[in-house]
Amino acid sequence: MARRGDTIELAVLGLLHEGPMHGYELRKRLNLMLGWGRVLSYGSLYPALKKMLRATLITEVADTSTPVNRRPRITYEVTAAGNEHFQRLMSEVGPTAWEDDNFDIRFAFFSSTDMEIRLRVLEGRRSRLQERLARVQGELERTQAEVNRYAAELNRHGVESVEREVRWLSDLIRAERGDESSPTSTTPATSPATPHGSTPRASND
Amino acid sequence: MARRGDTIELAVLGLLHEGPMHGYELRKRLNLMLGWGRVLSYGSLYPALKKMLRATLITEVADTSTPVNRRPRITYEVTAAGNEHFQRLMSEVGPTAWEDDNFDIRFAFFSSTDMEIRLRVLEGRRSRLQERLARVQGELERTQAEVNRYAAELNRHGVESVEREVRWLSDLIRAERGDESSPTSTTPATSPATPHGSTPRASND
DNA sequence: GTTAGCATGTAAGGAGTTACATGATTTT
DNA sequence: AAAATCATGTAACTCCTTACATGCTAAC
Repeated sequence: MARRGDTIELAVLGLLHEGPMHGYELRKRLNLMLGWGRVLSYGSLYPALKKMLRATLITEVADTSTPVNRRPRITYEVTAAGNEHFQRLMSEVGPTAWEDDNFDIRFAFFSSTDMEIRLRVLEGRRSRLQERLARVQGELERTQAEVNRYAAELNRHGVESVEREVRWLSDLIRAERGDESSPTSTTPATSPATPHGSTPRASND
Repeated sequence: MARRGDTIELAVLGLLHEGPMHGYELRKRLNLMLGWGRVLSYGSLYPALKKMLRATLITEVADTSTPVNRRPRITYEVTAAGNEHFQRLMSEVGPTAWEDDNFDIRFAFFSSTDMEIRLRVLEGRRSRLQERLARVQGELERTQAEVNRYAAELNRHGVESVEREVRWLSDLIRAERGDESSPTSTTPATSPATPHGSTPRASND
């Protein structure tokens, strides 16, 4: 049930969870957040907002702080139904749930869910990556011999990158398990839950 | 002029450059080659082949080796015009040229172009990544302070990954420059042009 | 015998981009 | 004065995926 287009919805809901915002700002924050993938266009953001309004996941709120004479901005706020929907999307386990964009968005909003869901997402992503790793490496042994060196090098680099991400996820999972002190708080604690910083050098070389 | 959809075209042309193939096999090879991104569906491959036939970039060839009683397979071969188009796409410098998928495909078919183009592609990709790195890191200093730790961690990981790719590209560029012995040959030479294998530990930490 | 893989296609629909349309304000 | 940024939207179009349609063969 987690369709591809739910990613924008999740992102908007996640951002509004941190406070009301208008469209233009949502787009900026989102593009900064995704940064490495595609940039979101107005052509998809505004219609998405309209759709979410109709579904009463968000509401327009009176714009208190429009600087004098400015074009009146439309500020959005998340509703109770919206928050419910957000939590549902965060914990969804559908087939598209572990794709790059979808995972990144979820991860970025981890502060707005609880540990149970965080762990489920991290572990889901990890096992998905491991599956792919196994499948690709298996097929490499059968076909790669006849393939040119550049394709082989690309594969090698790809495998290495994914292995790195798996290690990263493992560290996060370990941290999440070892650290009970993170109830849904927005302000970060004194000691962050992320123990890495430099590579754990997981004797994989 | 390098539209998004040219990626399939480039990939098909590149594969057929290594010898004639039928649709089903093209899809398999491609999905193995991309592996980490989306998988290509028949719904986009076959129409693309039809389109390329009309544009005479490829031709159907008599299927010599259909195992007895098998459904007759339609085998495609690249034409002279197709090869020209392939080289043009490989050396293209348009705005979509440095995106993940597009770069991966180009890289995988490096054996089918000459060093000049290989260097252009590698350097183009690298400077694109460096631009993004600079932009993101600049914006981080301004905004990241107020952002939650998970978003921050995601960013840290993203930056680290991109930095790794930049180092990888730098190694490849160096290898490409230092090694003149790679004329368009399909069979790999005794000593491959890729000098890495383990990380160069580029004192960036 | 039934599932999985080989093999080629089409039609409908979803999701998002590009380009267009508009206009104020701030910076250079 | 021009260019960039703020700010919101719509319409057309592209590209791709999903699901359907068909049928044969090899493996379990």
